[in-house]
Amino acid sequence: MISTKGRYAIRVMLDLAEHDTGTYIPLKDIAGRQEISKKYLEIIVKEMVAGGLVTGASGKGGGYKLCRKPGEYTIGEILELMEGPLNSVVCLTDKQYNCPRSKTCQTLPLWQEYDQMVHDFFYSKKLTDLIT
Amino acid sequence: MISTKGRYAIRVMLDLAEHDTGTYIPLKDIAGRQEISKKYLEIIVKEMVAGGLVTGASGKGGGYKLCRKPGEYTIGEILELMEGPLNSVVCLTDKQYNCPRSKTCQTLPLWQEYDQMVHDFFYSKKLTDLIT
DNA sequence: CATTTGCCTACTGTGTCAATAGGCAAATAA
DNA sequence: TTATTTGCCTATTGACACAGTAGGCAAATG
Repeated sequence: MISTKGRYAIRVMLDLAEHDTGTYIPLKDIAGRQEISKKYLEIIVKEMVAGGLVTGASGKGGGYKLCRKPGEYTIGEILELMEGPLNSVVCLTDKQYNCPRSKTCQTLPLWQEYDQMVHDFFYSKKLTDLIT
Repeated sequence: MISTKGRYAIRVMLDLAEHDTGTYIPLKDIAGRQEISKKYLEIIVKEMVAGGLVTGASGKGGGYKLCRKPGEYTIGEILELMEGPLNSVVCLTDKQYNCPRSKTCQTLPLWQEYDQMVHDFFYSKKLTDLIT
């Protein structure tokens, strides 16, 4: 299940893309338009800044804006930043796990094929693809 | 993330398919081969019985066996029984949710397309496809 | 009748999700 | 300079799911 973090992050990105004026956009405005608690969005946007998706500026006239052009973001990178690795099973997420059954596991190839499909899907979608 | 319930269920099904002797197979044997706690497997197999995947028999000579031929099971139905609906977002799982934004939501089509892909993937895989 | 095997209820520790709350720091407009 | 706007920081919370563990009862067979 994709959590609110990932879903809200995409909506914030879309909001920023559609209301781009060259200046910073206050989080209050985004929260209002998207009908999401501003306080909760703060947590999410903080991670987006840390991940290099957006930049923030404090003080009057401050807010957030995209770092790149909307077409240069993939949905995959946004989701992966917010949700962690897009893997279906622990065996493939945690390299340290080193499952002793991996050599003979009959189900591992299934998860690998699935993960590959999911990865390809989300990384082939650009942010601009969602703007109608 | 697919939880252990779903993953273990598939492994139990595979184990039953590969060790089919026409008789019931004790859970102890499955737990031993799969290296999974028998106590935990009890919980999982109970749900599999309730869902019509396998049948159980008590007493000496008892155990579990498949209800149908291995080729008549899809991975999708096993996963959906154990994990619940294979949906990416709450908006699509919970009909009662009835999101007020659904009409104009820019991200909903993405989740719908994704869910369709995931559904098709898992329901096109049969249990026998995992047996090499 | 003893052993095997499934079936039932209950409990538990750990972690994540989805927020909320309150205050501090920075930057600008008046 | 000062008031206002806005982002940034730490802490806390309630609900819930995950991944089991524990103990005992019931049924069936050799």
